[in-house]
Amino acid sequence: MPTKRGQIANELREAILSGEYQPGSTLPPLPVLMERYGTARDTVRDAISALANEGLVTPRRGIGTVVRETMPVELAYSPTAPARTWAQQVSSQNASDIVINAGWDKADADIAGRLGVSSGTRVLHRTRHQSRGSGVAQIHEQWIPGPIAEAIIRDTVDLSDKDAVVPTDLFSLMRISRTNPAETTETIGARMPDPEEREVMGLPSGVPVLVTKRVTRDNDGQAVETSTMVGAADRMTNSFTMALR
Amino acid sequence: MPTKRGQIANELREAILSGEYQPGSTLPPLPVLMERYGTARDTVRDAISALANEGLVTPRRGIGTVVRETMPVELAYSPTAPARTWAQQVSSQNASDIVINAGWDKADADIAGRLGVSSGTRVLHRTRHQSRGSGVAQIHEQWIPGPIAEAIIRDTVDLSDKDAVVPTDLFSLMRISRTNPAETTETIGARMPDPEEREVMGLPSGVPVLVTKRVTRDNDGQAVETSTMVGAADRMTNSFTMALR
DNA sequence: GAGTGGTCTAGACCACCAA
DNA sequence: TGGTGGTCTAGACCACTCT
Repeated sequence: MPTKRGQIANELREAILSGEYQPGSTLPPLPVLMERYGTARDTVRDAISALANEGLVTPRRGIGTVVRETMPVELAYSPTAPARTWAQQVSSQNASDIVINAGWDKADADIAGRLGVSSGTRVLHRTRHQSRGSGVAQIHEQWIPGPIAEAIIRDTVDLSDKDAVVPTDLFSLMRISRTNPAETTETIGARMPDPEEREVMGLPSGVPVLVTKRVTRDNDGQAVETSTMVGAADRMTNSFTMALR
Repeated sequence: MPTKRGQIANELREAILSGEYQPGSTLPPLPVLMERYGTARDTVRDAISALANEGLVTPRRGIGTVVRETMPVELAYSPTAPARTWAQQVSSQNASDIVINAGWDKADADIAGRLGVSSGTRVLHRTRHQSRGSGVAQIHEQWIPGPIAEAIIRDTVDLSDKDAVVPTDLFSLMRISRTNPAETTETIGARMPDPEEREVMGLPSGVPVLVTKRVTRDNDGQAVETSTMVGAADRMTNSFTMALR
């Protein structure tokens, strides 16, 4: 015997998916649904809350329960051939890639493990907010081993200055300073955002984040860079193309 | 001014993340939390419900509110060099890859677009449940253009029979029947599961699914296969390694 | 001002689990 | 059997948006 909230949620979900309620339009107001199903207010709200957590609707005070737009599937990252920056990839739209923070840091256990150095080793830590359109779509944190970062700063740009103008992508800068990124491994997972991530990216409920952990190595297998990227799953996808055999 | 439920959620979240409540243990029972915060039962439940939707806890009737185990980060898919089957990849554990359904179908608009054929074209449609340990970790749906599938069936195994024993991976079978998969593109996103997916994979609330859409092409750029894979994000990650430059 | 959803209460009964 | 969380009610008041 299903619960009332479950039945209400099922009927509304089916109506949404069948197109009876169009994206951008609103569901009937709570009082109407209470009347229709003969239930208390909280029961209807629980049903709608479930739909919100599935990413189907967004309730808005004073407006109504808005049916969410279908996910705007966008290509976002595709590392074949030369590395491209965020702005280059989403070039057609008004995209931005802002350095929020840059400076020297001590590697914690996770980062040290990825870079193959000991915990507490000096690393350059950069945090960027990558946006397209209005909101932040991805938070990019990057760590570079101290010696490699110092060589880049000596030969090219001061990456430890968050306001420094970086004329091209990091891998190009590395090559100028005699570091040769040769291979990159990305591991992609997903989870629900924490409150801070929801705040920064303006995520509605029911939207997970894609978490990408990357390690880039040179020809000797030495790690030259590692990144953690947290992206809003309603605004981006990751795409990879590779040869078989 | 934060809400009561928000404050309660914040305090409990912090306590969990700081290790005050260990994974596998339970939070204080509702009556205790009601007393501690001086609130009604539903207010505490709303707070806990939020934590559940973040993937931090799983309330269990008769047991308590269990702190979830930290995500068992596992490598799951890494297409470099020869294609490997699910079972080969997760070989060390008790993994399985069961064909739930196989048969001829008409391509809908999405699939037709991916395969570069017209809507309604005859395609072979296979659905698999890929598991490791107890639960289903990934649902794999695959579509193969009619002529290619027929060639495979003629030369090797009857893929339209869901109980047929497939001795090796699909790409090897293709090569035997003069189809040459050369390049594959995977696009990865994430969303919350629908009720059916939650049912099949036994997903607790707060766990998103990784959605991978793949198109494999031959040397002429002709699509020879397309797949949609829906995987439980608390049980798997996708990993890619590729050369730079 | 009228209508929307958001929060909170106090109390009831149900379903599940362990001892 | 006693304790756990799950569902539901009826009513109250608040915060926001539109006209």
